[in-house]
Amino acid sequence: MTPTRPLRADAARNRELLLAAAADEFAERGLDASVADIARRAGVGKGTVFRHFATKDDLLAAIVLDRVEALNAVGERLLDAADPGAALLEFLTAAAHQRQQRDLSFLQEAGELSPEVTRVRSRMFHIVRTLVDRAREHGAVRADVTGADVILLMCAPNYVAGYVPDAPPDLWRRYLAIIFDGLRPEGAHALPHPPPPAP
Amino acid sequence: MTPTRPLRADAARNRELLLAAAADEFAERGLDASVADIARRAGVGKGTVFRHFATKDDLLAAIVLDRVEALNAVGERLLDAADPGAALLEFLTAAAHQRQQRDLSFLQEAGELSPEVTRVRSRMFHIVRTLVDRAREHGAVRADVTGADVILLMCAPNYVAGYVPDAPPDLWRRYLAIIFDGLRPEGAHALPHPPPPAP
Amino acid sequence: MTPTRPLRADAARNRELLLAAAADEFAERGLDASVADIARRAGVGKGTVFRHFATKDDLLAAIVLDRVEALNAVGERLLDAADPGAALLEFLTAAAHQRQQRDLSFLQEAGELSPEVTRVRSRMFHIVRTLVDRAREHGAVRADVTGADVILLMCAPNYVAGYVPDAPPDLWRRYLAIIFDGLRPEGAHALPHPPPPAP
Amino acid sequence: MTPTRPLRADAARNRELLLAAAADEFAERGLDASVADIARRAGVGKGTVFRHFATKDDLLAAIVLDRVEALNAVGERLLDAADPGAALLEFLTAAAHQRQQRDLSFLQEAGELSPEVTRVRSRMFHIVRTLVDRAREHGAVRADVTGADVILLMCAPNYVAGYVPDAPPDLWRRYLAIIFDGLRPEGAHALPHPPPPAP
DNA sequence: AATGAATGAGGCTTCATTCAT
DNA sequence: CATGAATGAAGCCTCATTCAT
Repeated sequence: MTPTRPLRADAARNRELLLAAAADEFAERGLDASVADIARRAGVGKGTVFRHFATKDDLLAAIVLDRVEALNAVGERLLDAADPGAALLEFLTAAAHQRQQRDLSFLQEAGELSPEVTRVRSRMFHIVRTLVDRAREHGAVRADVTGADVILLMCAPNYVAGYVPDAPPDLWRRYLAIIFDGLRPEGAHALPHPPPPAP
Repeated sequence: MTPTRPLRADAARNRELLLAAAADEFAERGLDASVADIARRAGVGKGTVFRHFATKDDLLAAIVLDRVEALNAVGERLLDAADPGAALLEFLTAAAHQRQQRDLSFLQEAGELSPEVTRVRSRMFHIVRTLVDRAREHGAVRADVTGADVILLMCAPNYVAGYVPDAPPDLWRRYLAIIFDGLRPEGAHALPHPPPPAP
Repeated sequence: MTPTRPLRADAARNRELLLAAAADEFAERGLDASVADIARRAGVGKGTVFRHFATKDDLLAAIVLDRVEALNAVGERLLDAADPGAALLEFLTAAAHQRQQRDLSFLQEAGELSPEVTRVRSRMFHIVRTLVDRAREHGAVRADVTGADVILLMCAPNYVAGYVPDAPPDLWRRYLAIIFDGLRPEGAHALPHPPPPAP
Repeated sequence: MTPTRPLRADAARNRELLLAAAADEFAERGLDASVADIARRAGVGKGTVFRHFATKDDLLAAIVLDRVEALNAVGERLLDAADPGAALLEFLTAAAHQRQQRDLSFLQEAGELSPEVTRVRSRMFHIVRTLVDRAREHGAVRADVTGADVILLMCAPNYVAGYVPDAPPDLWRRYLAIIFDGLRPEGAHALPHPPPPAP
């Protein structure tokens, strides 16, 4: 957006170190990991964190932005896949694969983060809706399920697996499979509540 | 349980006010809602919180204990229901009905809380396993799903619904229905990951 | 002073219980023993403490008053003893025998406590001065030592013994003996500093 | 000792300011002077205290360490003095000169503070015992007095002088002289209680 | 008169953020 | 630019004191 001149090489490197360290720290300690710990993990001074990200929330926003953009890249590629059902499952798998569990608050705290995040998030929502619509048309997803439903359910596999103390890293695949089976037309029972509006 | 004499009328009332206020506050703000806010919401002084619950963690433990015990009462009643599939669904409905959104970490952080919590939680796990086993025997639940799976999935409907900004209070029913459909034998696809050990 | 009607029998009993419990608690825990602990030790409710003593400081003052009055009774009896040197030593022994160590702040925080305490304390100072004067006249105490000196040195034996972790209860006698030897005329060296004014 | 790089100039200055302010505050208010007051007295923010000393106790330990080490330096120098009696008196004078009145609990609460404090304190005890032994051999100190006795009596002059409201700063010299006279062989009376064990 | 529940000021400590070096 | 020292708001908890029961 702002035409920022490219960062000096070492500064760019520090930025990446910080994003990685912060992502790890948030994943391990939850959203209130301390900036000091993040700085230490990145091997830089505390002040450097604030040179790159004016605020702890900005740092979080940057992480979320990265993640959502990466996910969108996957999604774009799947938009015109031959098998829409498989495409949706692949997208959800990719999403869960960025297993950032609890700190993946990129759905919830909407609007709190940066405008950029809001933008890419909207894009992601649009992608999911499209993938779901196509899958539904192909009979791969039950008729009464909407894109909004899938957006909401998207994080559940990680959330669920997060409760297991020393979970194997791929446990979420099990719960994604169960939930995805719940989205299929076979054996579907009528849903007792109307869907929420599109986010 | 402990032979404490019954609380004075006003003290008992404050205790309930506090439990309710704390549950609300935890639900809204997450686990690090401040004791001051809880006290304010309950309309009592900060010190009163500590008279009733020596520690913030004790307060959390008391909430969890209440909830789990209430849930266990429901579960006990359902253990020998005529229709085991319906019984399991009813139990999960009751569990979600205590709409303790995402922060109700009564499954996680096991052992951190009081021994009583550990006890009632174990009891709850046992109940769920029994309900699942009976439902599976009746063909109401797919063969490859375990009690541990259901225990983990139990909170997902609330978690998922919690992401909707001003969600209708019963939205969770929709996601419970979808997830429960995923647990049924009809249209089940093989699961890509083995189940976790029983908690 | 105030013509307080005599306390009811049980109230009087509680008052004594409280004074004893408080003295013990102060002796063990220092000046910031908690009122709650004192009440518990006395076997009464916390409110009862404040019915008898409007303030924690008032409670302390009452203890000090008791102690100083008891000490004064001893002192009065010794004022015209046949052997003034022995009389002074006996007084100091009695004083140290009320070994309340650190909490015996009846010298220091003067004026903070009640007017009654100030009064009996003055009386005590007068007694000590008299005992010292007589002892000096008899050659039992060196010429350059004043009553004020002895008043100040009076608490030192307990203070000193208080540093020994599990001191035998009479250890202070050893240090009183050493200090008293320092007050004797034999082997006295000139003092490098003038005495302080009488308190 | 620990190979910490030297502090930045301003940080080092603040550290000294804090040590001085804390020593003063502890001396005036006793051991529970508040960290906030210490910070205010040092002219720094509350947080700065904790940057330098992780804990209030660490701050206390640092003060004690400084004092005891300084004292040990004096003591070492006196260990082989020509006149052992004068050497002991000089050591006690130096000790009292660090007029850290009654609250300087550097003798008491042993082991609570850091291992370093324990170490230098042990060293100090050893020094005192050596000085006393040599003085006793030279006939400068009575036969029945031990090093442990002197260690205990060491703080008494300050303690005693501390009771005088606006004491002249050197008043402790008077009481050190009196107590030291009590340690001399001339005019010594038999002690009524055995000495405590060496600390 | 006794009890113990309620209160809120104040204590220690953490941490995001600012700023001098 | 990077560093880490300084800051102060906020959090949890304790405790003297007041007050309803």
